[in-house]
Amino acid sequence: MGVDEPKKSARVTLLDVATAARVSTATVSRYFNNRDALRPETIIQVEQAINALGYYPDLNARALASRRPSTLGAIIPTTENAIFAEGVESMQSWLMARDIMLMTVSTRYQSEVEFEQVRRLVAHGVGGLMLIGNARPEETIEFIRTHNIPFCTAWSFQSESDNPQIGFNNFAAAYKMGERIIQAGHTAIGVIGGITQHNDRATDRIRGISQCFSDHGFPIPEDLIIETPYQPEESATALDELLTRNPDLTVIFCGNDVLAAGALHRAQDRGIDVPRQLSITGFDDIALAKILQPQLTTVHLPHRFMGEMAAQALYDAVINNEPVKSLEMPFSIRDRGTLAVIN
Amino acid sequence: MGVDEPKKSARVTLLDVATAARVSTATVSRYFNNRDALRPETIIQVEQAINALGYYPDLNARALASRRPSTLGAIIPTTENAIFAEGVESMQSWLMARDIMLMTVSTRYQSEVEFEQVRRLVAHGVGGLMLIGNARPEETIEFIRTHNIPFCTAWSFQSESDNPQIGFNNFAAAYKMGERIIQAGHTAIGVIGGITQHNDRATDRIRGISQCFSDHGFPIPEDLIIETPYQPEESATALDELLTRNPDLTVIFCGNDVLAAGALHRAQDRGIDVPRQLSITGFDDIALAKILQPQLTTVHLPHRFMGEMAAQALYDAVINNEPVKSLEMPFSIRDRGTLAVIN
DNA sequence: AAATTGAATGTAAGCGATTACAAAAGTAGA
DNA sequence: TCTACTTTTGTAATCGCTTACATTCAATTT
Repeated sequence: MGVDEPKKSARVTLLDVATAARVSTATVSRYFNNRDALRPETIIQVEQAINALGYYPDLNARALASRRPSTLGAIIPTTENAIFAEGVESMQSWLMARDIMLMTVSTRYQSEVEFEQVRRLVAHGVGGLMLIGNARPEETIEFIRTHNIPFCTAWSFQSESDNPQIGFNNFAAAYKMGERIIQAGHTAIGVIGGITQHNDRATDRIRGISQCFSDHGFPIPEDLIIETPYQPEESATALDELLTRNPDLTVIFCGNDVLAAGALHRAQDRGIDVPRQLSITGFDDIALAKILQPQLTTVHLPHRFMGEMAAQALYDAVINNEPVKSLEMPFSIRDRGTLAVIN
Repeated sequence: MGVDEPKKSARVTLLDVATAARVSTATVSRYFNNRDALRPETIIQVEQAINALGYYPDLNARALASRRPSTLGAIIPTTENAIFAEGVESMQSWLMARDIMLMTVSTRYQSEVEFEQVRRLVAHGVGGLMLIGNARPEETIEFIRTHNIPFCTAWSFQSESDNPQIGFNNFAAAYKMGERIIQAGHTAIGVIGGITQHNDRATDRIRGISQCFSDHGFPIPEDLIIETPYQPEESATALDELLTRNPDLTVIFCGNDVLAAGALHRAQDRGIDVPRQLSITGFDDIALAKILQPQLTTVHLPHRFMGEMAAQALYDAVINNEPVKSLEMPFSIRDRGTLAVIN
């Protein structure tokens, strides 16, 4: 064996490239960060060395030296719900194309762990942070602000919040769905919503539908509004409960599609014809909504697009030092098969 | 204003802590990595300084200096399918507890981008890598091996592969489902599978069911096996096609639950009673399977557990320098409402 | 031809940690 | 009290990169 064989798997460094290309490390660095400053011949030399050695930069070292982060963080409630999974997936691919990596963690709806996750992500050097919704202890945002980390909240847009937000107005969307329901002739409504504690989206949706029905002269009795975890089984149980409390309900407004699916499933199990005997509406328009039979009437939201916008906002903030600008996303009602017109 | 106020938001560093605690940086570093080597009083001093300054370590700098990675990477086909989303979510939380961050990216089933993503993750310094399945160009694994990065593949376990694998035997699972179907009295079967190109799981599932039916004397005609993307609409179309080719089919084996949902939906749309007139089986047992009406008979797989095992295997490999050991996971059939017994 | 200028490159000091190795401080034993 | 260890702490090099500043060199200007 030769004496000076390269070490087993020692990383190829900038210095190795520089040596091979007979230039300084600064020059190689410029090749990546400021190519215009280099003579064409130099560029070629460096390029050859890079290819010959199979070099690729150590992005963490780069971030350390340049004080420019190479990662962003996102904290979502769960990947189980496709809306967030898809959202971060599009963030991720948008960012990837720009050479930054997204670190995603989920709280599993345990809001008390969010702060800890923020700390961790910050320790891991994320240059920006996306959180879901605006409901959280002040200290969290304070911490982020103190550390001067650009952030935005998403999937919620509340005029009363002063967070930078890339989201939609859950209240208004629910209100709008309420109008549809009323237009269709319903007045006896039951509501199955998500747990509102620490969840502004769940809260706003319930507020929206309630307000709407009040405004139209059909205030919803408190006991016809049930909060449950976002699980189909829970929703099924809630439906039973609702129907016990008032067997004459003609429509169930659900806080999201998963709840709607659970309610639909239970209704069908009980031999209730949906929508003929009972209408059910969803929220989010996840893929599931079109798989159900009948297909779900629900609120459509541009989840992927929202993810992209959030990525972009954060990117601009981190890389171009712009302030994060809020963005209100549109929503629309998808009229499908679970809301019947009655009279 | 004071003269030497701390800079606006300059990071609090080890040195700051050391200065405040009147010790050297080495000592503070030991506080984190080798606390036993410190006198109790020293520990207290350092602790106080840390709390006073709100210090937390820069994990990237640590990884750089210690040559010990603080991140792992996972590349999955898509987060849209809950099986992967849940899998990486459990990986992530398992690792988080051990101070390692998981970087997840998805290929969106464009297998040709996987290699590029591997490069990127490696550049970002991941200490280990999880990939889905074994079907990929050799150069990918070669690249990973060259760079001496521990890795494993998951969601697939093939005795013929020499990758470290944390997965299950798709062939055997499909075969087993085939036996169930035959036991139930079916012989006229149609198959809707995923695209097999670059997908060993889709391939093995189709091979499994085919082999099973051959072994039992009912070889499946080629034209009754259709490959489609994992989309409900595609599957719906495939069902139509299958029924055109042979109106007497009594059962449809689907390559996953999403395909099964699409087929079920279409069957119901056509007024076919499932399972009375047509049985349908799924694969994966995602949450959807229990929401459908009737509930799906499918192959149950421990996705979350598998994710955890993968995380653990990688962790041991990266941190404890052990080789990654393969692990074959169990599967089972969940008999629910879409497979009827006929005679 | 000397002086001026601008472009291309190099030198070396960081970025925020870890960790050999060296030095200092305790602890015992004689 | 002195020596010989054992603990505890400090010094400084290092990880792989970026970048301010210095230097070199060639093209212009005078």
